[in-house]
Order: sequence, then structure tokens, then C-alpha cells
Amino acid sequence: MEMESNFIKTIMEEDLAEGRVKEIVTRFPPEPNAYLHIGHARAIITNFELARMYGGRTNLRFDDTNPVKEDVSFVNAIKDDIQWLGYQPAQVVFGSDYFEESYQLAVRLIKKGLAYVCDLSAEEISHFRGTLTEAGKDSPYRTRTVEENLDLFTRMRSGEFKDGEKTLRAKIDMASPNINMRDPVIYRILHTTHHNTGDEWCIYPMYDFAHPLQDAFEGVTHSLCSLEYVDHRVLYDWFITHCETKHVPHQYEFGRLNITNTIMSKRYLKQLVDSGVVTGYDDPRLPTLVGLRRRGYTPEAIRDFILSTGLSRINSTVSSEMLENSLRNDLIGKVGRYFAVMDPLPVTITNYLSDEVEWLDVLNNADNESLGMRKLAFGRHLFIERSDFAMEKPNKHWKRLSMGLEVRLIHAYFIKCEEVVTNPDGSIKELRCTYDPNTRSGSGFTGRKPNGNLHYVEASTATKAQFNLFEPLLVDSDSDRPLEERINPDSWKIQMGVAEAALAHAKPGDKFQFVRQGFFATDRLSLPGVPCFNQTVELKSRVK
RNA sequence: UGGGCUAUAGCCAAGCGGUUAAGGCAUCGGACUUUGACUCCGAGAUCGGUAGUUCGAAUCUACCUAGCCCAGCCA
Repeated sequence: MEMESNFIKTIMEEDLAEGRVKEIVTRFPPEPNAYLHIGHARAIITNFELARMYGGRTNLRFDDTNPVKEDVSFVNAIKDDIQWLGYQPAQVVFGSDYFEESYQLAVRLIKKGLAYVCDLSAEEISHFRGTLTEAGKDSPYRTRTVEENLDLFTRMRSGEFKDGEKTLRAKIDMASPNINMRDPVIYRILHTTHHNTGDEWCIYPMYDFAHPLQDAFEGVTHSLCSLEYVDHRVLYDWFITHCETKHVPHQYEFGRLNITNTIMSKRYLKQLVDSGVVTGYDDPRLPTLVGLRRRGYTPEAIRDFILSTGLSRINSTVSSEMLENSLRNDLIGKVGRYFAVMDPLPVTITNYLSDEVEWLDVLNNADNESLGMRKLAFGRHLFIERSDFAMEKPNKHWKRLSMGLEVRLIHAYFIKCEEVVTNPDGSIKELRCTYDPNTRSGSGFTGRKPNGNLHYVEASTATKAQFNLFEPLLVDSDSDRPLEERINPDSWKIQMGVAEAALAHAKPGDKFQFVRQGFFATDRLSLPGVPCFNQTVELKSRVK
């Protein structure tokens, strides 16, 4: 699938056609202070796909201008995620690589009389800024001379002042209706060790100042960001203009992506992990890239989903069914179809006299023969799904087993239920069935139509297995309610069952379709001999 | 009268003055089926509202309404 038409694509094509840019250069600029989630995947995919489409390039740039919040551990995690998604940055850079250049441009601003050192405290700056409806007031330090500002800024850099004692501010317009233009702080003092530059610096540039310059240094042509930066665009352009960068990048904003019943906020994700509601950032119920990966999602499915939801200047909330649809579409032809019984009901085939099992040759995926074949056991003692049997046919749509009815065990034989053995409490203990040797799959038998097709597992060759069954972590999408009230208590259910022999040694990450149940991925905590499968997504079902 | 952004079907989203207003998801019919899966057929909107401009408007203009964002030395 290719990216469909959207406003940014249109802008790029026009820029190229009219010669405003020679090539498309984009960047993905995460702050290394959190794990990436599917919302970030949209930014990654959008930036990389757009550049690729026009033969351009995309940089990965860690936006690390705030040492108190950032950490190297996230740098590696983010690199891994991007690689997993299948993208290769043209360059991997850090905002901190440009600290010296940014500093020099701040000096240029001071020399042009467009920046000044301010002694106001954070609280005072806030008061002087005014409100949404009232203009702000000029700082008393706004009129310092260029010489004085240069001297003070140099001393800020050399560490002469304490945190918060002074800031460097752009001199723009304290009465601007756009609050971002009311003399924004562009450098603050932070005596903190930076993960990349160590103790070399004690002043750090603010995002609004650093980001446009970084874009300019890298030759970024289209700097994409989310809608909340719309109001910052004039500031972005102001810095580019007044710092006189050689290259002139432009900022374009698009809406954020939300998914129903899904937590995307950094804060809530952290809250869930810290409170132990989930097991960690790679919990399979989380929309983090590591979580989705563990759950069994594929990069192809995520890419397809992002591309199919499009891009616009609206913050959208897409139905999670759309994501699941992309997932199934990708997995369906790609993984083998195996048998697993989650809630086993013993079945004895009374007319199968041998104690030996027979091994049937079956195609792993009838729609994709390149996935090969395997052996599937059939014998006297089997398990079927408890929910696939009812004493009496409950309705005319029932396509499973009942007393006296005949069904096909897929890949094997027709069986007919002759007798039900019950426990003293009335629950069903075992089914006694007969099979018809003439109905073997592949034999060409067309004499009768079975009442349905069931999966099964042969008992003596089965492996025990754990199935992790998931439901959405949240019960609703009403973000106004407190998070604690929205947690779904049944979001992770553990089910012990059986699986066919071929699954006994599934390796972590291996993906399967369990016929009639859904797609599953072997968990990283899976044990040899007792595999553990994460439910990736259910099959779509329509019971009429 | 702070400023900015947005408004096309239940959810996304094409459309850029002349089209029966793409497509996907979801939903509902039906066919097919050794997965109640897949696949295949069929079904839905006059474009937030009003008034204009025009031979012609979802596309242009004005006004209105609704929603979202902005007062970090966060990004």
C-alpha cells in the first residue's frame, strides 16, 4: 500500500514541481525520555514514507535539549523500534550535537539587539507575560545594552550563575496576541549532567529556539509536527529569519492519532507501569511498540494501518477495529494454521481400535503453500473445544457437535457423537464418538455434508500450553473519567489448554493462526515443552 | 471582538468551481466455504448552519454555530 493523497504530500509535490526544494528532507525528532508508541509510529512512518516516495532522506534526531528529563536508555530503545519498523535513518544525530552552533546563533541575536539576558525569576516572567486576554509588560532588563548582554550570556555559559538566576530571552513583542511571541526564553541555566555532553554545558536551549535551527543545520525541508505547534510556527520562522541560517526549513502540522480504548499519553502509560497495572512497557496490552511487538503485531500491519488512516489537520480517533483489520490482513497469508484447544473436552473414538496414532500430512496454510507441510496426529483419544459441543443443537445456525450429529475434524475424519459421559454434578466428562474411515480428508469423499468443521488435538501427542487472552485495557474511550475507573479487570486472562505436537517447541516470537480462534505469538517467557502464546488478535466472527 | 486551528456517512478520509461526492473500517443483506475465517456480490452522505457570488459551489465570499490548542526557565 502506498500513502494516499494528503495535504502534506500535495505541498511536497508542489514544492518539488516549482523548484522551491531540490529534494525532500524530513526528520523524526523524539525526545529520549519515553518508549515509543503507535502514535510515534505514525510520525515515523509519515516522515520516512514521504521522503522515500520522492527519493529524499530522513534523519533520526534525538531532541535532547533538556538533560533533567532525558536518558541514554531510551536512545537505544528508540533506535530498536525504528529499525523494527523497517526504517533506516540517513543520519542519527542529537540536538546536543549542535549546542555550539546554537550558542553562536544566540550570540548573533544578541548582537542584533534581538535577545537579552533577563534576571526575572520564573514566577516574575510568568506575571510579566500577561494573560490570554491582556498584553504582557516589558521586562525591566529588556533594555540592557548589547555589550552587557554579551558579557552576561558569556558568564551564563561559564557557570557563574545558579539555576534559574538568569535566562536569555528573544526580544519580540510583549503585547503580541500570540503568547509564544512575548519574549520567549531561549536559554536557561541547568547545572545538570547531560547524557551526551556531560558537564560541558550548563545552559541549554529551549525547544522553540533549538528545533528550527537543527532543522536548518540538517537541510530539513519539511519539518512535520503536531497541531499544538501551529502557534509556534511564527516563532519558528522568526528564529530562522533572524538567525539568518543558510537553509530555510518550513514547519507543517498535522493532527494527532488516537485509537479507541487505547492509552497513548506518556503520562498515563507511565502511571500504568509504575502502579503495576501492567507488567512493564512491553506488556502485550500496551500500544507501545515493544508491547505490540510482544503481542504479535508486525511492522507491516502497523504501516498499513497508518497509511490507511491517512493524515489531516484533525486530531482523529480511529476505531481499534481498523488496526485489527490491518493486522489480520497481514497475518492471514503469512503464518501457519495450527490446532490448539484452550478448554479441552476429552473425546474417545470408540471404533478406532488401534492404540497407535496416525500422522496426517497437512498444509500449514492452504492459501500459501510456500509455508510447507507438517504432520498432524489423529488417534483414539482426542480433545475438542468444550464450547464446540452442546447436548442438543441449540439453534439452526449451530455448526458444531451435538448428540447424534456428525462433524468433520478438519484435516482428519467425520466423527459422530454417540454418547455423553457426565460427572456426578452433571457436567460433561467425556464424549464417546465414532469416526468414519471413508471420510478422511483428501480422500475425495463427498457422500455427506457434516454439521460443521472443528479443530481438535490428539491427546497422547499433545503438549500442554498456556494461552494469554487479552481484552482492551480500558473499558471505554471517555477520557474525562479517572483512569482507575476505566481499567478493565479482565484485560489479561490466562487459560491453560493443549496444542498439537508441532507447537511444543515454538520459539519466542513465532506466530501462528490457531484455527477458528485467532492469531497468536509465542511469548518471550515461553518454556520449551509448555509453550505460552499471546493472543494477537481474534478472528472476525459472525454468528447469525 | 485575546490569538490560532478545524468542520465531508457511526469512525478515518479523498475531493482544490462542472464527478451519479473516491476508498478503507464498522454495520446490514446474500453467495461460497474442510476455519461461523478468507473471498465474492449488494446496500449508506448533497458535504456544520445561513445568506451571497456564479449558467454551475463540498469547493469562492460573509456571517453564525460547534469542537480543539495556547498564559513551562517541558517538548
